[in-house]
Amino acid sequence: MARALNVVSSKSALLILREAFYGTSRFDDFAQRVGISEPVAAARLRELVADGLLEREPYQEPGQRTRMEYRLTDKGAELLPALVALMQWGDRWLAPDGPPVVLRHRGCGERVRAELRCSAGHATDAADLDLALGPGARDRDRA
Amino acid sequence: MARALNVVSSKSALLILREAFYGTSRFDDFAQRVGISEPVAAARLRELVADGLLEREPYQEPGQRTRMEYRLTDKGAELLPALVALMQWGDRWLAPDGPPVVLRHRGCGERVRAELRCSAGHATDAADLDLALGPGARDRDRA
DNA sequence: CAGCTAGCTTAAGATTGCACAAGTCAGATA
DNA sequence: TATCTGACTTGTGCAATCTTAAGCTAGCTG
Repeated sequence: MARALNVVSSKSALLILREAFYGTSRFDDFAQRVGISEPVAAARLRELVADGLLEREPYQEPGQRTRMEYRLTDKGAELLPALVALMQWGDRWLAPDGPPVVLRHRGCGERVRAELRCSAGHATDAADLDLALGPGARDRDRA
Repeated sequence: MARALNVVSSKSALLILREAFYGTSRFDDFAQRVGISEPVAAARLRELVADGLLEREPYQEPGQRTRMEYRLTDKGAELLPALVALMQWGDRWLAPDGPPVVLRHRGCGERVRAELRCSAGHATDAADLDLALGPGARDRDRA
């Protein structure tokens, strides 16, 4: 997780990813919707592309000059559960007026939530969790 | 979500919460295991207590002097899905040796994962999501 | 009562992140 | 040819975050 945080360390990186999920793909839109200055948007987008979370591709609409488009890669798209979990927590504890954005399952129309579940399908919370060291544990973790 | 990020904005705040989930409760342990200096540990712990994610309580073991204990509140504990989702992503994309820590469901012993699911129980991914504005949306969101 | 330990605080300096203002450059439009 | 726009870069300066080093206090131990 420490490594994950090195990639998405700064607040603006996560906000940019959120916008990417919302469908934003152009430079100026990122800067404006996230509410950050252009230099910061440029720097974050460059980092996210370098880390493989976004792809930068030129595209062209008919009669328009070539533009740049930022699209989520698979690696970026798999952060969605983490972002949804964060939003959900923010909605629960920090949004007195209710959630600003609601996610629904296309087709069935029900609300979508992030949740913990074991492979057997049991919903799980903090009290039901056991921790064990995995194969990637370093020696200092074994204390 | 922006508000959520204001609370857990800094990397060290999330790392401290992770340690709290792992069971750490004492000042020096936080500083050492998170790998941050004491002044930063003090500052972050103070902020997390002020934001209501941790509780600071004196406790006493027999024959010992009074110590301070930091425990997760409900508000803090509900960040668990977000942290698990982040860990999972880090394990998947950034941990060549496999996950350093594995979560299992107490009792059934199966691996625990964070996932998106709609109220009807359907597993969901980015392609199946619809976004809608909720009651807390501000005017600028309605563009 | 001297020393040790847990849990801090203070001080000084480096690094990072950000905003604001301005400039650059390429290609479509007039 | 002159202008406009999208997508940036450069320069400046402030504020937050971090590290290192040192000190401080309450209460247990020798």
